Amino acid sequence: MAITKAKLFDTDQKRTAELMKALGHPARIAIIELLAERETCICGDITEELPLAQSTVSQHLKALKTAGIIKGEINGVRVCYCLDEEGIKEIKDLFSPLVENLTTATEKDCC
Amino acid sequence: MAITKAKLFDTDQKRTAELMKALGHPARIAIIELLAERETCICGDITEELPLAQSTVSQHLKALKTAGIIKGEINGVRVCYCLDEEGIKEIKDLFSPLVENLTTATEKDCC
DNA sequence: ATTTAATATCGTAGATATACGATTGAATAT
DNA sequence: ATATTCAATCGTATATCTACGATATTAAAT
Repeated sequence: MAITKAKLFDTDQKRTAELMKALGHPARIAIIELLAERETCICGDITEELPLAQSTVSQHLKALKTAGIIKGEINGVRVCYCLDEEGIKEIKDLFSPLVENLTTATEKDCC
Repeated sequence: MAITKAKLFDTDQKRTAELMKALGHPARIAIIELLAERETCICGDITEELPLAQSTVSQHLKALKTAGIIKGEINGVRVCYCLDEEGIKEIKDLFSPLVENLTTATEKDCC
C-alpha cells in the first residue's frame, strides 16, 4: 500500500486534549478561577459559589484532580483544594505554543 | 436566606469551556495542528492523516466548525478547511489571560 | 447520461458525562 | 457516646460523545 495510514496520536496531543477536556465545562472553569482568585486554598465553600448540588461539584473537583489540575488535602473535617502547580505548568507549556502556532497560522490568512 | 446561591456561569466561562471542550479530543488537536502546519488550507487529505474512519473525521471537523474554530469552503468536489481567524482570536483572548492568571496564582504556592 | 470521487449525513452501539438525591465515612464538637 | 458537619461515593436517569459502516449528495470526469 502506497499510503501509510496515520500513526496514533502522540503524547502531547493526548495530554493536551485531556487537559482541554478537563476544562471543557463552565463549572470547572469557574472552579479554577475561584482557586486562582483566593490567595489561600478554599475548602468547601466552592459549592456555595456554584449553581450546582454538592455531589455534582464534588464530581467536577474529582475530574480536575484526575487531570492533575488541582489537588486536595484533607484538613480536619474539610478538604482544602488548590491549583496543582505541575498541572498548571503543563497547561502553560502545552497551550501557549499551540495558541501561538494557531495565531501565527491565521495571520497568513490562507483562505 | 442569608447565603445567596451563586449566579449562573458567565459568558466568558461558558465560551471558554465550549472552546476547551471542542479541543478536548486528540483527533481535534491533531486536526488544528495539521491546519496550522500547512501554509495553505488543506482539502480532504485530513482523513489520510488520522487513524480514524472518514465519517468519524467528518464528525470531528463538524465539532470544530460548530465551535467556530475552523471553517470549510466547498471547492469543487472537495472541501477546503482552514482555521477560522475569529475563533482562534477568541481562543487566544480567552486562554492567554486564564493561563497567566493560573500561573501567577501557583507562584504564590498556597498549599 | 454514467461513472467516479470526496464529503456529509444517517443509523446505531457502546462509552462517558452530567446532574441530582440519598447514603456513607470521617473528624470535630457536644 | 452521640450528634453534627463536610465531603466523597453510590445509584440512577438522561444526555452527549465517539466510533463505525452504509447511504446520500454533490461536482467533476468520462
